[in-house]
Amino acid sequence: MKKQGEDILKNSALSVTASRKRILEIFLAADNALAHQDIETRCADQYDRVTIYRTLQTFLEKGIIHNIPSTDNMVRYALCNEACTTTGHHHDNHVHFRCDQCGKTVCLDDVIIPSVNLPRGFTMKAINMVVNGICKSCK
Amino acid sequence: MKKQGEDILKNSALSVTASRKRILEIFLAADNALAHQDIETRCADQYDRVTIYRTLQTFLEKGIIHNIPSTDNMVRYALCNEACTTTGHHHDNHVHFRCDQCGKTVCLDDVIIPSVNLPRGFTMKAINMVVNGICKSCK
DNA sequence: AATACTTTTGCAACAAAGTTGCATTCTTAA
DNA sequence: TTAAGAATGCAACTTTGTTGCAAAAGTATT
Repeated sequence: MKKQGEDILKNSALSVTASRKRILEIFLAADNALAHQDIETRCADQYDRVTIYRTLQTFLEKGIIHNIPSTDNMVRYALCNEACTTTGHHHDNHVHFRCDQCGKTVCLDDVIIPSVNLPRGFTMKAINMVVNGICKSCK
Repeated sequence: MKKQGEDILKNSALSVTASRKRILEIFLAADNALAHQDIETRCADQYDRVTIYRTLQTFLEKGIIHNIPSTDNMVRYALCNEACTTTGHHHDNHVHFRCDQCGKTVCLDDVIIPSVNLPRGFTMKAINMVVNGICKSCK
């Protein structure tokens, strides 16, 4: 169990460092998507702000995490699931949910984004869907 | 034609000021969604940065514009269509498209966001869909 | 058209967020 | 164990966003 973070790093051909392991642990322990700030408050005493920026960037590029768009200038990140990381392809075809009450953003892994028909001439590469409302816990 | 901006302001019970008219003109002239920065580069010499922030905030609250989430920490804004502004309700039920080539974000007014079934316990208040890909002009 | 009242604006100062270069430290692979 | 390469921390900086307050502009009324 403790090695989970290390495995993820090795699978992505990344060197295993303390900060990377720590940030992965934070994600593994979280039940919701995290903004840069959330991570900083959890480990700013241990690691530099710049390191966190760079680590998140690296994880994104390697497909370890994916980012969730927002209208509040707080991009959030969440771990990709197995299928996503192992194949190298992103399977961000699930819906994200932001609770207006508790503010948490979660992946609804079982809710697949429905397909849409774009106007002639448009080509789709990726799609993102974020639903706002009240979550199960706050109801 | 020149009065279009003024009409929008009066319909929303806002006082008609030079900066508001100018920012509306910028939106009316744009064929894509604009970030704060885009507006600033177009009129920072005339109006203060703070004024632009506050004006966008006001327009949002009055439903004159709506915002479009992003993963690049650049929230973009676009004019709401008639139905949206006149009723007071937001009808942000259309899909947004971001072109990976030219970087422009546009409203696909005719593409309605399909409905999704949320897990038990979740209540939907709003929904947002952003598609990335290649737009008509860049194809 | 002038007045009084309210709203908006610009300025200044600040806080927070994000970036870059470089020297040091840590990882990895031989 | 060591050499080469990668990651980190630090410092300095740029950009972005916020707040309070005085000045200016807009609105409504007479």
